[in-house]
Amino acid sequence: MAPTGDDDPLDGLDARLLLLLSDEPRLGVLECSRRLGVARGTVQARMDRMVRRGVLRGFPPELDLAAMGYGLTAFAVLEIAQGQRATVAERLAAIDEVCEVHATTGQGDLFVRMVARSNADLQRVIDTVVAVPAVRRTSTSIALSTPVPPRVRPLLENLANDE
Amino acid sequence: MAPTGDDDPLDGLDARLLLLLSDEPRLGVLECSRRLGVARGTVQARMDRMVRRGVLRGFPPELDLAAMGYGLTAFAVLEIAQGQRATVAERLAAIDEVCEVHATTGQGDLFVRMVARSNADLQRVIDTVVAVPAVRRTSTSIALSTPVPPRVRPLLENLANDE
DNA sequence: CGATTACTGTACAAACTGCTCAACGAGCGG
DNA sequence: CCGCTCGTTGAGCAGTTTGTACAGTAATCG
Repeated sequence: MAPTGDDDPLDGLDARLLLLLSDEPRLGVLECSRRLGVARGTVQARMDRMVRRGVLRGFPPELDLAAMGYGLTAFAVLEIAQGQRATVAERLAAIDEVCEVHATTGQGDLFVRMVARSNADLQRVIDTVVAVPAVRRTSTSIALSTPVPPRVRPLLENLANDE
Repeated sequence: MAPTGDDDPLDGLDARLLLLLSDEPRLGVLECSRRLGVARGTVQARMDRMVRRGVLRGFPPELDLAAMGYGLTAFAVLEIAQGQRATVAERLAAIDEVCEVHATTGQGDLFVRMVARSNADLQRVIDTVVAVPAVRRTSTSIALSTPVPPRVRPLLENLANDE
């Protein structure tokens, strides 16, 4: 068979494998090979390659924060004093309830996602966040629902079909 | 031993197990039991229970979108015409590059995360998003960096230590 | 054409999994 | 105070999977 071009990080088989693993993550290599109709060694080789290329980072446990008691999610846009972004980011990273921080273009310099157990708890978390030095202005909003939960599936399906 | 209270969804052992699995997701049940110093059956029971309670959803593959060619991430805040939020959310869900949508409080009604392969591609994606009917006003910003990548670890560590 | 690369099929030892069983200890209710 | 129930332990067993290796085939590239 033709050597899979290294220019293309993922081919159709890779995508189908990832889709399969997305749906049933506990599947072993052998079972995957059976379902995909390829040899076991091939599946192993593909997975190794994807790990090597950094596409496949691993199989972390997926937790439901709500079921863990952290039922509230909030977003905050922070405006930071000039040149203090890195420092602020570091401070934010030290707050347990801060689950994600992005530096963005536009007026808001930092975008923060955080969780909390209750309204009172959320208040506390927000206070902690805005109390970080060099934070100029903040705008917070609470997530009411999540029509589209984090997903990658459509992208994979594209790859699986196109190639 | 005392029956583990069902009021507390996670106890210290659960948290330590989840931490272990976060660090080395490929670990089998047997290896986990060895590292935690408990019997294999216990680990199995804990995992079953967490799955039953919905805390542990599974072990999906973690993909690096950047390594897959989708190097750009952007956020959009959409203002929606009255009563059209559900409809818009549905439309957004149909766009492959839309990886996450939240309904939020505040002026922005919907919060969207999307990815793209290049600036041109991003332009196309954004155009697609804002072209959705009933979308009044949009404000988009690009993620420049991610000081704190999505994480749950600190929360787990709290549980592991406190209990 | 020869070299390289990828996939297949096979094989074997080592390890793991799912499952069961008996036993122990700690709370709980009567 | 007793008996029950539940979580945990340690053991065992059959079946399956994993890691690894090797040989054969096929397709691309120079």
